[in-house]
Amino acid sequence: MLQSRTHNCGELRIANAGEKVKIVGWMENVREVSASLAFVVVRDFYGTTQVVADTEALVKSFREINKESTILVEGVVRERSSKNPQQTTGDIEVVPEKLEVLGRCRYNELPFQINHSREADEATRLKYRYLDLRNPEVKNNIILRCNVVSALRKSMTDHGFLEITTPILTASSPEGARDYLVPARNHPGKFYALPQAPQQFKQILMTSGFDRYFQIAPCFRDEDARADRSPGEFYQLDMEMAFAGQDDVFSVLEDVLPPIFAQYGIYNTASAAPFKRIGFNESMELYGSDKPDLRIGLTLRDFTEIGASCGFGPFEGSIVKAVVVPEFTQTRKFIDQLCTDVEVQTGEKTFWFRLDENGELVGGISKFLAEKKDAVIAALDLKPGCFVGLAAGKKLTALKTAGVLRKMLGNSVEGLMDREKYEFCWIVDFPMYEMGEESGELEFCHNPFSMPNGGLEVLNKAESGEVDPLTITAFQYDLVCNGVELSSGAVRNHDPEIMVKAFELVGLGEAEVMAKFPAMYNAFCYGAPPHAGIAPGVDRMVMLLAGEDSIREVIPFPMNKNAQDVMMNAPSEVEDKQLKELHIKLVSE
RNA sequence: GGCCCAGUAGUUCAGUUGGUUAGAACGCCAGCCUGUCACGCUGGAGGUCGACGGUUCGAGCCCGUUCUGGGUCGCCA
Repeated sequence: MLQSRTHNCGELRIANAGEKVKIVGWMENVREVSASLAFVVVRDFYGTTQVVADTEALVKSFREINKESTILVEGVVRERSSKNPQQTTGDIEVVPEKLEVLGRCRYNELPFQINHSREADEATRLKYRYLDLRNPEVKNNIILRCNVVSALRKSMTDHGFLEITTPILTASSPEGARDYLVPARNHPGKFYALPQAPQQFKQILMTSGFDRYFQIAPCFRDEDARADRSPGEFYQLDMEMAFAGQDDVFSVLEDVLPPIFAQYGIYNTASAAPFKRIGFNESMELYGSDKPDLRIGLTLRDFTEIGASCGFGPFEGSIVKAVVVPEFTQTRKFIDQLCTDVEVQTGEKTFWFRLDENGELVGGISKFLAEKKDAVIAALDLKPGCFVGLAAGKKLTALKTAGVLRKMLGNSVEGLMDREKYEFCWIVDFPMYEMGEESGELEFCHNPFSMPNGGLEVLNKAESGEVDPLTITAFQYDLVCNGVELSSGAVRNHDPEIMVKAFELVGLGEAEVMAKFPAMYNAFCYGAPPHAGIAPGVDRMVMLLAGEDSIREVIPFPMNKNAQDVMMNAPSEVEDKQLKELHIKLVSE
């Protein structure tokens, strides 16, 4: 039977030469140099070690073992006669005295080559995730995730926060995302729901007197996936503070995150406290996004006045926003690709023209602007060599489209961004209400439980018509880093009176508050502390730190886009008996 | 649910204007090779071109439908 290894595959050095050792691991590769000389690479979690087979019999033994089998090699460490300085174990090799196969790999051909698994088809990678994870490049992201989570825990604990777990089986919440439901066996017709976030529990903890709470919390939302959004489940660094406001929350995260980003990220600088604060409206005007990448040195310009009257059809009656890139040298092909890419992402057309080196308006829609050349140059402050990208539509559409244009230009044109850093910012002063596009009535913009800026007074004024409710802002904030929305948070509305008033403005009242959030509302009626919190997404943070574009690269066992686990075959059908116990009858379509 | 892109050997891809027996690299198998480390050299096996239908003398290529995967919009308080 196997006795423990004496060393792992990453630790043997020249100083170990002469020692008798026992190593175990996966047989990664065999390089046969002759019938009586071969080099075998053994890999474990820690690294790789070279084993040398220098007799015909040994070469034959290794030959009979399929790659990726697990083996045990007992032997003597020897200095290599030709060293490899690129490997930490490159000075030595193990000369085997005993070889044992511990776990045979039955297949001589794998679904993909381990060290190239990242190039393989994603569906195949996910199906054989256990092989994919053998690839050090894949595995290292998971290790990074462990280290980051561990560092976050330590820092939060050091800041006086208690980690408290909250229920996974809980009640369905009527608003927000679609719930995952779990049928209750002992309560026919009733369901538990998996929490979309521990939101209500953490606020209730505040009313119970816990001063500083956090949790690496699993959250479940039955919504469609994106490259940066895992379907089904994800993790948040969920936190809440009692007797605290926006600045208190900001200063905790400004203290916790930058050192962790600088230590574990691919870039080793992160913005220092305090992070830049940008109002929601200002962010939309300047960057065309509520999650701006501040590393990109471009801001949007307004071009409505000239655009709307220049005779170019798509601009008539529209708001027009411009992105100006100085000293632009890209080709026409690049510009066409850019416009196509923006349209794919936004569904909106984009337009362009240039001011060439001779000071002439050329390309794109320039002929519509020729008559107003001087006004165009003045309005956009153009210099020869400038490229101007344009987006038009209703105000929000024009801003968002121009925002995508800005981001793509920043990412693809050399010299427009200082990429090698983490640039945080807070987006603050989100509107409390918005006009529903379908209903045409006033609705909550984000969650209804943020504290309105101005409290009861401003809500009363809105009710009496003194204040336009659309101008009321909430103590609601987002944390953004390099164009990625890491987190949403808020100062909560802990006052039942203000809460009811906030609901009354959208045509609801105490009955609805109590019906939708009974536990939290009742708890607030017994003396609640003012409190505030936030919940940065762990997966998103690790993605940024690892420099990955797909969230699946930082999740150990990710689901595919359609919320299926193709390795475990989930979701799957269940036995009739199980359904019967749960009082469920399947209806065929 | 809408839109965009992709699907050819185990893997990653190429495949010209529709025209003979569909190619390459890596991997796999066999042989050679005594210091490799992305070992090298020689040879070999391996294909329902996602599926179905259509156009055509002839389809990997053109058209239609459909399936699968990814991206995106909707959605994600």
